[in-house]
Amino acid sequence: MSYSYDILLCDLDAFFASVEQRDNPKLKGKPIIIGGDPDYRGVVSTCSYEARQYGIRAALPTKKALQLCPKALLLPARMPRYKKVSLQVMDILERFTPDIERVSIDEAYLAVKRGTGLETARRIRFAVKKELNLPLSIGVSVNKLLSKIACSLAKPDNIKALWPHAVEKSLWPLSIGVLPGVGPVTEKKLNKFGIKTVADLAFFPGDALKNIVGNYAADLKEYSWGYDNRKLELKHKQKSISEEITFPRDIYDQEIIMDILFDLAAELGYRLRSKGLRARTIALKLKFPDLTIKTKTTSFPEAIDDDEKIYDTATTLFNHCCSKPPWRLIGISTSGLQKWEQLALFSAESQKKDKIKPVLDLLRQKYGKNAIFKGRRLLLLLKKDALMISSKQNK
DNA sequence: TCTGGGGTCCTAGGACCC
DNA sequence: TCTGGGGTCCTAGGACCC
Repeated sequence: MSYSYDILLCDLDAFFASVEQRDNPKLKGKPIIIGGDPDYRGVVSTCSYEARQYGIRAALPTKKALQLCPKALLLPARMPRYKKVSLQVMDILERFTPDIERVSIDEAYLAVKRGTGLETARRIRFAVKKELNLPLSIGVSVNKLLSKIACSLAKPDNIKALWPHAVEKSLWPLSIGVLPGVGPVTEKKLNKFGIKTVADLAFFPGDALKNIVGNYAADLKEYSWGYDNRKLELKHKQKSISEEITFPRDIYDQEIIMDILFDLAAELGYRLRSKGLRARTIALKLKFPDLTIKTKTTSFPEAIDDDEKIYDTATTLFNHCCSKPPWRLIGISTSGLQKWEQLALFSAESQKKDKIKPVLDLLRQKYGKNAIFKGRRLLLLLKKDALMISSKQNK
């Protein structure tokens, strides 16, 4: 097998926590948690390495995390800040290659010329440290699978290569959970057949494997031998946009649900419009106290982007669900996204509506979503204001 | 006194079309 | 009087990822 590129996985260590510690040196060396309010069902987004020594991990309920380490400092996530820093990091990465797949806010794959991976990794890490003072781990190999695993072995704040010749020594002893697509459910399923390590998987009969994990068997088999032909996805096309909220306490009142739906719809409409997108499909999501989830979906021939239509659709779906209180979470998802194009004639009615939207969107941009995200009544008030503003502007 | 939010992809059945 | 097979879209649910 010959390879044209070296593949790097760059992953910022404990990203949110590292940004906080960098921005406020008093936090350096201390256990800090970025997460939601422990009294309101919050969970840990990220925590510093100091906090990890107490067994704290991402996705752990904040309440539990604070029990594990009562002196840990809990900070709320400052997403706009992290997004900005993330862009600064990506700018640095782009100096080394245009072939970048941005996986998430703190992770990216890079393809560089075969043989230059390790040296490039050193230079990237040096630049990120010098210019942004942030810890970064980089895995270097010939494909996504191996560079990802190399990166996890490099952490924290280091570089590691994992070349194909080392698969037997370095990959095979690891738990199958390191392989992409093997989460808790699949891991447990495979464990039942005695498959615990990657080596177990490598020597398990293929047809029997297919009976356990279906069509995923072939990929898994490849991964277990260190092969991975997944390409880097250089340009990402968003498939869905969603908003959901877990209530601090379960909700019994359908009126409140309706108000929340109104806000979620407004936020989604805003996000769609600000990206120049419209959605053909709307889904309603409900979660109940036992954590079971129910979704109800509908599609339109015409893509939509306005708050009212999203809200009406969501309420209709809700009513067709025949679900009973209490509810733990409610959310709306939009998919079937299309770039917005003004092709058809607009009715007088929709033209009138479209005068309001941009003004509302400007208000939201200026004052943030809290200006609007406070429930239906406030929104309606704002809407009246917006109408007045817009009529003044027209004069 | 546990268990977020924002995503992606896959499966499977039914409708519909050729 | 019989009833294939492929393709696509829609919907519901589930696993997984960061």
